[in-house]
Amino acid sequence: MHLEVTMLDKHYDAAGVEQKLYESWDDSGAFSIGKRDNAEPYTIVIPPPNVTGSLHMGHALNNTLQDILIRHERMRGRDALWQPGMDHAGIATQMVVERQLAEQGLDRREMGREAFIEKVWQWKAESGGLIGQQLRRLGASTDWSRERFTMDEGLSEAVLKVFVDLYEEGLIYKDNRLVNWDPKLLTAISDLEVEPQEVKGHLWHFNYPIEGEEGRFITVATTRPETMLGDTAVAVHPEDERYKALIGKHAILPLVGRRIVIVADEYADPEQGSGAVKITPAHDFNDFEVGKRHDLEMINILDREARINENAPEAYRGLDRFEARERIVADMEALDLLVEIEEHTHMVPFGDRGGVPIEPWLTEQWYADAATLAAPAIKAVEEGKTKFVPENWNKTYYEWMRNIQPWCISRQLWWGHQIPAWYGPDREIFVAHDEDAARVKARAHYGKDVELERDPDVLDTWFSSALWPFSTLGWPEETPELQRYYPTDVLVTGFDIIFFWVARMMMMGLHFMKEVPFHTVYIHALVRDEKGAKMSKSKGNIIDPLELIDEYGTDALRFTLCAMAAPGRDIKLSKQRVEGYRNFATKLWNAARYCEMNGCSPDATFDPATAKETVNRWIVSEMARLRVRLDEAIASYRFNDAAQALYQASWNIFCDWYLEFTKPVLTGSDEAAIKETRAVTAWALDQLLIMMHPIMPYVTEELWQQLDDNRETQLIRAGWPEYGEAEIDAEASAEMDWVVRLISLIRGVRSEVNVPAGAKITALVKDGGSVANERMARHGDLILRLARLESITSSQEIPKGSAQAVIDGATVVLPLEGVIDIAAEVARLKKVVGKAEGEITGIDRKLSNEKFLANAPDEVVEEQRERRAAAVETRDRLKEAVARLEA
RNA sequence: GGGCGGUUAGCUCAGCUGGUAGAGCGGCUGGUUUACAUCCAGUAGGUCGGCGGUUCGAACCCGUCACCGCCCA
Repeated sequence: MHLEVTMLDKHYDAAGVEQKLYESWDDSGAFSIGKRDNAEPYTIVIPPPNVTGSLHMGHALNNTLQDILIRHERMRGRDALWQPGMDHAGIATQMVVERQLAEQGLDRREMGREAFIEKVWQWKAESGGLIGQQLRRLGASTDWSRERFTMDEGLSEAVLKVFVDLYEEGLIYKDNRLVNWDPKLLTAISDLEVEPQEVKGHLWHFNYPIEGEEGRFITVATTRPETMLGDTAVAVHPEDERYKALIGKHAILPLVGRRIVIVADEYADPEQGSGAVKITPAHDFNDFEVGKRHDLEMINILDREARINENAPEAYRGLDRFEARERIVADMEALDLLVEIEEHTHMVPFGDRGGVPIEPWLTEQWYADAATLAAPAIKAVEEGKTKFVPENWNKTYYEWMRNIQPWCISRQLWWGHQIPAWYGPDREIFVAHDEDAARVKARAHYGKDVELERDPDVLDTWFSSALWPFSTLGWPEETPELQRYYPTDVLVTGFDIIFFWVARMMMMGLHFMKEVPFHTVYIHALVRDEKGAKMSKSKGNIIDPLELIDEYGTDALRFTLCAMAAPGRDIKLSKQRVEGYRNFATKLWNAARYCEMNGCSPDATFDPATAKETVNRWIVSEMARLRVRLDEAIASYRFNDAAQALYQASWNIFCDWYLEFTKPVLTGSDEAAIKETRAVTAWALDQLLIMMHPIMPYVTEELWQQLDDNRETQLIRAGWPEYGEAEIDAEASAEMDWVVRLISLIRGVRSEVNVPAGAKITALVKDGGSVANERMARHGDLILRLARLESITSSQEIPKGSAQAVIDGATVVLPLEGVIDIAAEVARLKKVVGKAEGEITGIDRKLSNEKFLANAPDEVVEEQRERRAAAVETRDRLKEAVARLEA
């Protein structure tokens, strides 16, 4: 039997460890809630991805940030719940399944509603929820045991209760008005699901004959000739002199022959076209309003597929809206009523799912009284009960909420929550939890049992996701989880769904829970491609996060997203950046490998406060500084600052300086110092792993476990450090800072005077005083090593022809007679003198300004004085150095 | 038309309450320093979009103009 010593490999193998680690976390229950009874809860609900979805860069960013927050709070000892789940995504899912059926030659209408819905469930079981697996690859530490789906039993129960309650409160009602109708998907959609797109079209100018006045016309312009079949008026501006005489007269609608009135309405813009505008109240939102003002007839001329219907002259019936357009233009031209065709670019509303132009269409739909629900939601933000980060997003929120329109919540689809409304024979509505309850109500109404028919429509998908923060916790049951985890702490999302989702969660949360659903809404940026274009399938510029994960590892992607998540700006993602952070993971890996090779093993009992060596007290201080900076950054959602703090502390401090500083110690002979340094090195590395873990969970966990087989816990469960200002040793910091500057100074001079990198030279320090001399003595060996010196000694004598530099009033001398070019060295030094003098001049300008002395805070003035003194000292030393060379 | 954001090094971006303009990448020079070439050392490069104002002091605050982007109508 022998001890097997396994050393770390040379490179970190992300692909080889990620899955294993994820499973070990999940299997061991690290993501689960309720492990710490006394702990304060911390809750985030995931923005539920569509069940049809696959992970795109926006998800990657969104979920990385949530995971960072959750892991951070979990390590800080909170009972962290990250509630996962998916959205049934009504239209999107129905489309996917319908497309699949079409490939098999099947049609949902033929198979019937029940069979179709069964198919959808079957599809979900087989191929839905791919994104759940992808979130796992991202490292998302959600509590999967609590996964919910907006269509599952509990959430459907919540939807039923909300609908029934709101109906009974009069906040849900049926109404007959214009809706955005998608003639492809054959359903109403909400205002938010309409995407206006710029289209190059035409503006057709038509003459409408004036009734009883042969040869007199009024000219109207339209982008949609086909709608003229439904015209019931022409509007002109009341102040428009051209038309004043025509107001109240009638025009004869060509092709139809209808007598239509000419009305005065401010909607007509005298500057636009002819100033007269045709009014089609049943097919245009503005015209609808005009129609209501003037009590105009509303003639619906389109069927649900946007074909001309029986309300139009027979010649056009059955024509598609675009065919009808051509026919009408041709017919008007034949009648010599087409005046002009203008090229015209205008906005056309498209359905965001169906992709075809939507039609304003008159139908009966279910509406929620959004204005009433919005009032408390507006107030909650005004009162600061919910805060947007960055703050300016509350303007966007207010703007929309204060102008909110009734929310059309019914959809003519099959996949979704069917509306719990039943109709009696006379269309009397009975809204109830289920058919039995509806029957009871109907019996009470009619005095007998009648045939009831259920409303076939389903609810807008966002209706159920509006309940997400409490429905996922068990509502309407009064569960312990609901008690404990609601309200949630923070919602992390993109600005594109503030209206769709955030606003509606606020409304529903306040209405049903009487408390805001979250205290903070963190709005992150949009991820764009490296040229700044929005990623889209049609542009083909999608960067697949999974491909980046395959190539560089999950941690590299996560760190990149975190580092680029500065508030308020979009992220232009480039592979190069991810590669850079992959290198960072490798760097960390190799630092650990070095520690392992040098016997720096973690020792849980080691107390860093016992460190005596200056260099060790310094790195302890640096870790304390990092902890403070990092926690501040995360607490204020400055993820980029968090990433930067970690990157600098790990690479530019721990690796570049601390590990280099301690090499002479570890290879030296001072056993006590070696022992302490090993312990501190291992401790500092552990701190970095702990603090890095929320952002880079995999490489840190892997190292944590490999560095010590006997850890009591996985890193994911490790405690977060608490040290801070008290652990910062200012003296040690000043001393090591001086050493860093000295070494950098010597390296710079060597390079500038072309001393070969490998050449060992000597250095002298003049006028260093006791401080510099002591520091030199204490750190001589590492200065020699890092500055590549033969020796460094204190000396008042300076050999001729030496290179010189100044640090804190001491002159550093590199005797290089014959090696350096005296003239060049003089020039170099004079340049540095010039810089110092420039600084002095600048400071003098301030210090000689009485107003500055009078107004600036004392510490600012004092700081300027100190800086001046330092600059003067440096300049004087440098001048002496120049004089010596020129002597 | 209304609203929001942006313009800082060659590129991508930091810069939180006004008080010495920073990073990464790229460039250039040099490195077989026993963790790492996915590395190390050094170095160049900026009138912080223009103009005006407030202030002792402005990349930062105010006004205005220009250009770019997004949202709403």
